[in-house]
Amino acid sequence: MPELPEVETVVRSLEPIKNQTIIDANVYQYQLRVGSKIPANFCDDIKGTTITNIVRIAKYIVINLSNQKTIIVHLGMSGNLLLKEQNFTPEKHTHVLINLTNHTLIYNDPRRFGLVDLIDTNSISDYFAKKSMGVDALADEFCPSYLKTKLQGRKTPIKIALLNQEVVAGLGNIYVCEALFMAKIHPSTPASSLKKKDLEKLVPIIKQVLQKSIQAGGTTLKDYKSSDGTPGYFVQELLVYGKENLPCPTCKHPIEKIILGGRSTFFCSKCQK
DNA sequence: AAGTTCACCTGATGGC
DNA sequence: TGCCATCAGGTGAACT
Repeated sequence: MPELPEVETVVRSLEPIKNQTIIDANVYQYQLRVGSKIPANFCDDIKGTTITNIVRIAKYIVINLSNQKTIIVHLGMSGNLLLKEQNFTPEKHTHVLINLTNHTLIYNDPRRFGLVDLIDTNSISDYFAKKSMGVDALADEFCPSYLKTKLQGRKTPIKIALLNQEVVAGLGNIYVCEALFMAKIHPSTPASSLKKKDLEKLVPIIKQVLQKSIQAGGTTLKDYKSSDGTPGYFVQELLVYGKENLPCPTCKHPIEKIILGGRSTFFCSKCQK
């Protein structure tokens, strides 16, 4: 579900719970993503603490607590963090419920591809270093020369390389399709064969499409919503994602769909060479 | 070892 | 109405 713009939107929408105290918490389903369980002491360890800050790291939501612990949330494909009225009754896929001073924060995730973790705040950098993620797609360090280096020697299609979080962090299927279309780059192009000129075009376009989506509150295809329940309106601005057989917005040639790395890939074979 | 494929899980949708 | 196949904003393990 959520790529960088959706996660960023959620983080911003959680502003109201900053400085609120955690009254208590409940976990209804410890087993989420394979190989990742919510720590058994999660509820005990966060009870009575105050939320000091909430930030986004790549597609992760990072919630700092006053006791030097930090909650990590990844939304997977179908996860939501939602702010509800107090005494909210958990729903079928509510896995975590946190009662705060003035709200109840819940984590819903039907497919359970997401992740909720609790770590020591001073180990955050280690935690993410282990994932060997690339720089954030919106960071200044994400520049054409950085991308050039990262694509060095990669014969895999550029579409797949950009989905790889070790190359650049934050992109997902929607925005890679959109950015490659806007940059007129064929998704199957071997990553290392892109020229300096291509990358100088592509990088700003990636940032631009992400920023524009954040302004629209992200893209809601199905499950995604902000923590106040509102959907993302960038879906209305999508140019190629999900547009198979519809006319290309530039040349009217039908948009095609191919599978790359097991993911649907939408593009215009006339515009993207 | 880079490049693929597949599994994880639930729900929605469409064809028959 | 029901049953089956297919597909979905992600990730990482297990293949070649």
